[in-house]
Amino acid sequence: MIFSMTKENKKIRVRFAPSPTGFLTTGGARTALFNYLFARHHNGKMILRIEDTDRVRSTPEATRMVLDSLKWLGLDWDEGPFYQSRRLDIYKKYAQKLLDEGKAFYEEDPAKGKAVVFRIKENTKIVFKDLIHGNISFDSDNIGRDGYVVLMKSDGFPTYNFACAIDDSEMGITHVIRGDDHISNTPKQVALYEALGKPVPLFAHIPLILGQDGSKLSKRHGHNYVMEYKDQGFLAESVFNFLSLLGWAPGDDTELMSPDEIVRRFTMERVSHTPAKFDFAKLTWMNNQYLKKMEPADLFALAKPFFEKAGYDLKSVPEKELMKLMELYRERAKTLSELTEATGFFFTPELNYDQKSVEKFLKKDGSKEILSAVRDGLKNMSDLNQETLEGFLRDLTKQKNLKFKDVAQPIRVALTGTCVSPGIFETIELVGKEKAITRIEEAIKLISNSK
RNA sequence: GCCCCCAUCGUCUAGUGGCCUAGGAUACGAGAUUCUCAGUCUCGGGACUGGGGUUCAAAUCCCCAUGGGGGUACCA
Repeated sequence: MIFSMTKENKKIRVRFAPSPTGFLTTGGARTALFNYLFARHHNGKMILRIEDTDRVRSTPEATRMVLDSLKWLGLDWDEGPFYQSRRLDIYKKYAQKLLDEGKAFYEEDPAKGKAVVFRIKENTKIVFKDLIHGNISFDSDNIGRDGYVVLMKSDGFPTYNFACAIDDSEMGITHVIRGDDHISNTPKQVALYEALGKPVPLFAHIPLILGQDGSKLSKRHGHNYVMEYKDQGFLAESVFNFLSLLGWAPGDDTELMSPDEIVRRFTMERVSHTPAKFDFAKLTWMNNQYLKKMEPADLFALAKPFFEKAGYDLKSVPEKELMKLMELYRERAKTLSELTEATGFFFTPELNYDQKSVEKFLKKDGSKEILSAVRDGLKNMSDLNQETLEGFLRDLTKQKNLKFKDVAQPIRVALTGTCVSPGIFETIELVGKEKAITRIEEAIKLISNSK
């Protein structure tokens, strides 16, 4: 069995090898995640290798962004990052070796220059072991271009397949975990290992993540980059959790798991064979699950940058009120952005009225009288607590022979500018006596002016 | 075209020959709670791509077809 073999002997070594040509994508992150989970579960090592052999498309900025994304997700590595662009000597050495042994030769292209190409043995089967798919075999006649593959490009840089095979071998990689789209590259690499007399690693080709429409996830699907999740106010933990469930399941019905628990339960044999579509709605749900379990102080720490970006004045607000605010909103918000948006009324001096709510609740007959009564009532209250507030508002409702809703909604709009907020008593308490009275007066003015 | 991979509710998945009149989650619909929203709770509709085998028995094994995806570069 595959696993009895890996358990007892040498330490497991895996690698994540992104090419720095842009942001880290969802698919890339998931590949990194599975490498990470596999390494940590087996107490192995994770190596980070930057495959920057495309001189035109690779950039240092992209490298930095990829590293930032990995760190944000909590995917740390043990060795590296190694850069292929700094390992040219190694590739050259092996290319020369193959040249010397007659397994490779130069090919001159009038337009491009001189490249080193490798000839694949004809008429053989190349079989490799894949932890997810079992044995996969290719007929050597179907590999490469007319039976050969380019090793060194005419610009002196190695091709992906060559650099990849050399590095995986040099770095002692035991398990190559990567996307399904690399299956057809694998026989080329295996042929290289064999020509070089190197041991062939085990492979695990994980199914791709597809967009909602079933095609390969790309820019046009939106929300495809890890940093976008961060910017939209998703928590690293929920993205970690959600991504791990794309193509893997623990076997029982558990879905909400901490990174530690996922590491503990992750095994390659439970990775699915089927490509998964990215379900944004479920990520959103999951994010709320994490949000509502957070301690107010922790939540605030994460929300702070969002608040600052929105221009909220945080210094003038007492700690205690901020915590109360977090407590009231954590289960209502699906993302930190939503949290920011929903709490704006609390920080902004000038209320931003939602016109529909104003029309529906403030400009309604009787609203003015209700608000006046509430204002007066608040003025007479020395201590603003929920019990007295409730008693007062319930009495008022009865007096005016109304439904509670008719009282609560105008107040809500007056205080928050919208018809959506936490419970009305809590909202009044949160806003505070002085500010509540001011805002109610402003609302009354607004009603009067419009008539 | 050729090569390779894959195939269970809209979506993520459980299921490794009998526990399946197929389970969970999400999304959706209905109801309950209620001052709005969110949440929570209850209920509901919703899937084994098709056809052949193998077997006493198939979502599960085999074959074919179909469908989807990936690859077919001096990109990675």
